[in-house]
Amino acid sequence: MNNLKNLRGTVDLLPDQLIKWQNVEKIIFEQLSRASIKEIRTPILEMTELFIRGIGEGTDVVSKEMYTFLDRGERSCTLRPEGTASVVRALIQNGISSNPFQKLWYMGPMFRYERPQAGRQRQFHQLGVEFIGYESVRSDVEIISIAWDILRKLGINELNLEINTLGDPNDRLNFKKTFVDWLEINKNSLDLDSQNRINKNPLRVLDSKNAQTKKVLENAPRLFDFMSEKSLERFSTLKQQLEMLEIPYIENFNLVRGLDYYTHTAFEITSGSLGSQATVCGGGRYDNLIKQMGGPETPAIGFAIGLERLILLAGNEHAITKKTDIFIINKGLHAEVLAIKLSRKLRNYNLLIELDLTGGSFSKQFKKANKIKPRSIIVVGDDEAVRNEFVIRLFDNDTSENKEEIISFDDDIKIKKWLRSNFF
RNA sequence: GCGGGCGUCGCCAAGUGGUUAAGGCAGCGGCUUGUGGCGCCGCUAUUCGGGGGUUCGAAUCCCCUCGCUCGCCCCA
Repeated sequence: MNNLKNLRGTVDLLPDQLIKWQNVEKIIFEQLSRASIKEIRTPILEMTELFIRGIGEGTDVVSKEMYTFLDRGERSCTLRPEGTASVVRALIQNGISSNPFQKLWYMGPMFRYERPQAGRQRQFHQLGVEFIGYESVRSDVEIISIAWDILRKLGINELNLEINTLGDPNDRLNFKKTFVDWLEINKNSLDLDSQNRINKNPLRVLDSKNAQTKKVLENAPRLFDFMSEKSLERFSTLKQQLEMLEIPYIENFNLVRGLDYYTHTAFEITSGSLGSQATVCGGGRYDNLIKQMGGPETPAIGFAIGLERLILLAGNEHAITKKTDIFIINKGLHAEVLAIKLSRKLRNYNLLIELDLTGGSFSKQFKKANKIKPRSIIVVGDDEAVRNEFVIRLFDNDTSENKEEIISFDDDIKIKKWLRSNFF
């Protein structure tokens, strides 16, 4: 056994699997471009500082899941654990004030150092969408509907949309004080993790999965009760609009989300068929992040979809391979050159051509063709090639009768005619 | 970081202390140098994730270690 292996939590995506990925991506790209959302690409490697400041020091992602190392210049670098911080950095750096309204998407690998399990890897892929500069409720609704529609368009049903509001920073500050006091009083009834979070990141205690803690929390003060009039109104407008669009949602007041930058709307889309890692999409509004990172005050909202989980959910109808149209068998000096010329010519007809490159015997190549089962085959041998001709034969799997024709390489009219009657 | 399950060829596997480690799929070669699907024949693990130990003898027993996998935490 070779001891060179991929790193834990990383996977090789092999050609057969990538067919599904590519088909799914194609549908996603179409949806995005129809919504006038433009692509942005940022480096996967950034200064560590970016994520500490952007995501928040107390978060799980930053405190224990980052791939961080020193480069040769002793700079602390980190493989991006998520996309928003980088996008925001890029926008500020490239002059956001000259273009304050932007709808953007990105897709690519993200890295988090965790124990791998079903639906979780150390290198995984996300599609992210960010609406920059928009603060209206309908930008929330629009972006949620885009996430929802992508999933639906892929044929994924039985999804749950969970929503919550985190209010504005003021609401949260007021709540936090009261909540921390309450947590301190009830500290002994909480699980250990939650106890540790009291000082680090008290809001995260809210979505503890610990049964005991959950029960204790039933009597805790609610963030909702500390919301300003304005925040509450915003949330109810959001719900109202979702209802009018017939996008079903569930209110989940414990939905806090792991990253510090969220304000107001937070949402997740989950699926029951993903096992314990149920979230396929997570997002929310981050009205203060851009300013906090040194840009002008700019409201924004975004989400990210986990591609691996999406692929898990998407049906196998997306995994259908395109069939080879023509397989070109060739042997002999003249034949091999003519075969290459032919494959170049035929690819211009938007056909899927495979040229045999093994140089094996004719019967070998036929056996190979038979395995691939192309719609037809072309045979070029030296006998034909010296006359600048080739044999094209319909590859009928059912009957033993073959429709065969000898065509001259330069006879484009005849080639077109043959292709038209057999392919189009 | 903490639990449970599992590691025999590229894949699926038999073997649970005793001569050369079954079999199937895939792959390669041949029967058949210029013409396909079937069939037949042959080849493909000095070694059972790795290391150490017990034993006359280990894939099989013991110890350690690595990896995979599922779950906890948290997220995509």
